[in-house]
Amino acid sequence: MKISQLSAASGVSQPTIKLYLREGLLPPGAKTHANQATYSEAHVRRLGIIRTLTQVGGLSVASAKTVLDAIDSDLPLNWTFGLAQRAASPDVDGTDLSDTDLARADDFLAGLTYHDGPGRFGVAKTLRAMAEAGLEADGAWRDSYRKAAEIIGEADIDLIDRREGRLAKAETVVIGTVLGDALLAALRRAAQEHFSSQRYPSRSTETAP
Amino acid sequence: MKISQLSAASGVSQPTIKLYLREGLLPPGAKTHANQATYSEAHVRRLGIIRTLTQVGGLSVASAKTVLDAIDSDLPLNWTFGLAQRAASPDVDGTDLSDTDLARADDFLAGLTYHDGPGRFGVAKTLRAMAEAGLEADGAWRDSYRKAAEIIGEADIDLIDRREGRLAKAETVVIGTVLGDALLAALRRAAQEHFSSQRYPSRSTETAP
DNA sequence: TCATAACGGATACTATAACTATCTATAGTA
DNA sequence: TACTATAGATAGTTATAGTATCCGTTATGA
Repeated sequence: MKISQLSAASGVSQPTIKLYLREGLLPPGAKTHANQATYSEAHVRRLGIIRTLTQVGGLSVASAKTVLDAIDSDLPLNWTFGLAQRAASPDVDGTDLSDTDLARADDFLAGLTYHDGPGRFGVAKTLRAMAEAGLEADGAWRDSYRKAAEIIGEADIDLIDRREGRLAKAETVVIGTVLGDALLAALRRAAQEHFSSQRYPSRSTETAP
Repeated sequence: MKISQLSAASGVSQPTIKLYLREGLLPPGAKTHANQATYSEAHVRRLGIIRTLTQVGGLSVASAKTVLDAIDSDLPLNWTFGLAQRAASPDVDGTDLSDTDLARADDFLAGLTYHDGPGRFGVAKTLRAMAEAGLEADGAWRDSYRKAAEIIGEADIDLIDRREGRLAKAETVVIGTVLGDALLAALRRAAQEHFSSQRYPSRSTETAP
C-alpha cells in the first residue's frame, strides 16, 4: 500500500500522514527504495487510533505520541495507566496546591485510598476552582459524585481485567481512559436532559438556540 | 478601582483584562472621563469565573463568552443549560452520525429518555469511536456507566433545584456543567487508582515516569 | 504647578499548535 | 521516453490566546 492508498483508506490527508510520520506517531513504512515505502493495514488501524485520540479525546499530537509509545512499550501496565491518565489530564502537577486544597480533596475522596497523581490533584484543583467560583457543593451532591466515581472506576478495572494479553490490556487502558472521559461527559448530559425534562415536562421540548 | 488594582486583585494581567473587555467577556467599567473608568468587586468575581471557565474548564474565550452571556440574559434556565452543555462539548452536531450510530447510543441510553442534543450525539460519537478503535464494551461495563450517569445527572438537577433565584441557578448550571466534567474525570482517575492498587497491591506504589 | 506616572483604547506583535503547500530528486509506469 | 507519484525536507497558513507598544489624556505628589 502506497501513501496515496493509505490516505484514501484512512481518510487522513497525505500531508497529515507525513506529519504523523515525522512526529513518530506512525511507524515508517517498509522501505523498498530510498524514496519508496509500503504501508500495511496496521498503519490504517494506527491512524484510526491517532484520530480517535486527537479528535474525540481532544489530546494534542504530543500527548497522543506519549500514550501510543506506552502501548508499544513493555512497561508495566500500571505505568501505561499513569501515562494515559496524565496525557488525558492537562497540566496536573501538585505544585500550586495548598494543604487546604489537598485536605478538601481528601475529604471528598473519603473511603477511597488516594495517591499523588492526576486523580487526587485534579480533584483538589477542581474543588478549589468551584469554591472560588462560589459554587458550594453540598453533601448530597458530593456523595452522589463519589458513589458514581466508585462504580465507574471499578467497572474500568474490571474491563481491563477481562482483556487477555498485555497489548489488549494496554490498548483498553489507553482508549478507555481517553474515550471514557468523553463518554462519561456525554452520558452526564443525557442524564441531565432526562431528569430535567422529567421534572419540568412543559419545557422538555424546548431547545437552546 | 482602577485597572491596575483590578489586575492585582484578580491575578490577571492588564493586557489580558483589556482583551476580555474588547471581546465582551468583561463588562466595561464605569466611565468617569473619556479615558478613565472604575471597576468593582463584580469585575473581580467575573474575572474569576472567566479564568475558571477557560483554565479549568478548558473553554475557549469565544465559548466562555456565550455561556457568560447566557448567565446575564433572562433566557429560560433550560436554554442556559443547553448553551452551557454545547459550549463545554466541542463540535457536537448530529451530522455525520448514521442511524446505526444513533441506534447504538439509544441502546446504551436505555431507560433514559433522550433528545437530540450534546448528550445523545456525544454518546453516539464516542461509542462509534470506541467501536472503530476495537474497544468492545461489554454489558457489565455499560450498565455501570449508565447507572453512574443517572446518579450524577439527578444530583446535578437536585443541586440546581436547591438554588434560589435565577442568577444563582444559572451560575450553578454554567459552573456545574463545565467544572462537573473536570471533577468527574478527576474522580474517575482517583477511583481507578484506588481499585487498581487494591487489586494489585504490589504495584500500588509505583508511579509512571 | 508641573513633571511623571498611570490610564483607556487601538494596533501590532509573539507563541504555539496543527495542518497544508511546495520543492527536489528519484522511482514506477504507460 | 514522457509523465505521474513518491519520500522527505522546508516553508507557509490558520486560529487562538496572550503580550507589547504607542497615543493622547488624566491623575498625582513633590
